[in-house]
Amino acid sequence: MSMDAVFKALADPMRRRLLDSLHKRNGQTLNELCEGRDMTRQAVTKHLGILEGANLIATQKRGREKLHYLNPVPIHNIADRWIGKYERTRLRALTNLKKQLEG
Amino acid sequence: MSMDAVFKALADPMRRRLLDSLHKRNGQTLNELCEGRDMTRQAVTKHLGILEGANLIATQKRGREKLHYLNPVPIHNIADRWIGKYERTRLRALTNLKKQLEG
DNA sequence: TGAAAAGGCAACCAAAAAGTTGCATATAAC
DNA sequence: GTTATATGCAACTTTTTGGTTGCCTTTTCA
Repeated sequence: MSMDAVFKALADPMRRRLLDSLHKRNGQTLNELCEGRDMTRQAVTKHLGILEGANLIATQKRGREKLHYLNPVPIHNIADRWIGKYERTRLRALTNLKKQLEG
Repeated sequence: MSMDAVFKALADPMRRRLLDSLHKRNGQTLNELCEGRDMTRQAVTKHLGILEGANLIATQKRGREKLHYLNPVPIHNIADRWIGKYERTRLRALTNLKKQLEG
């Protein structure tokens, strides 16, 4: 699974808002996810496609509706494999930074 | 501080590699950061400018050289304020996801 | 059965991003 | 002082991205 796709997907504020919306209420349809957004349905579809491509959401058809479910695994992986590296050395890096900028 | 600028800055693989390089060895000059990258110095400068704009690195001039230091705070903030939200409900979300996709 | 609702698909457009070339400036080294 | 090194700045090109319009298919419901 490509970490790059996840980072790219998270780069757009609208896509993060869509994730937030699913975080509040999971399993929303496309139309529900479009409500209140200043954007056409087709544009939202594209964003959801990118999120799905990054495996951040999974979809399921129910009749003529399409349901969207949040998949937190890629976010967890980024936190674990990438951010963790910076977290572990955070205090040391901060100390170095201050030292260099002062000295 | 804009979280959006941080997400956007992290979206590019070259910029993440630059951060990784500083994580390995902090305080590198521009020329050092250019070594081994298939890209002009000017392109690297632009990437570093974006990272600095997102407050992910801090710079300092030493004579004719420019030193670059990693600032882990924005990454920490994202982990804390944004990712944390998804981490906390991760198991529940996963359970829901499996249930829906199976049912 | 026929209209309305939910969504898919593709072409097109504009703006932003990524990268280049070319030249200028400042510092160091000889 | 002159040359080499390290970096800055700006115009330009190309690619990617975000968004729209227009039309088609499928499902529901009166």
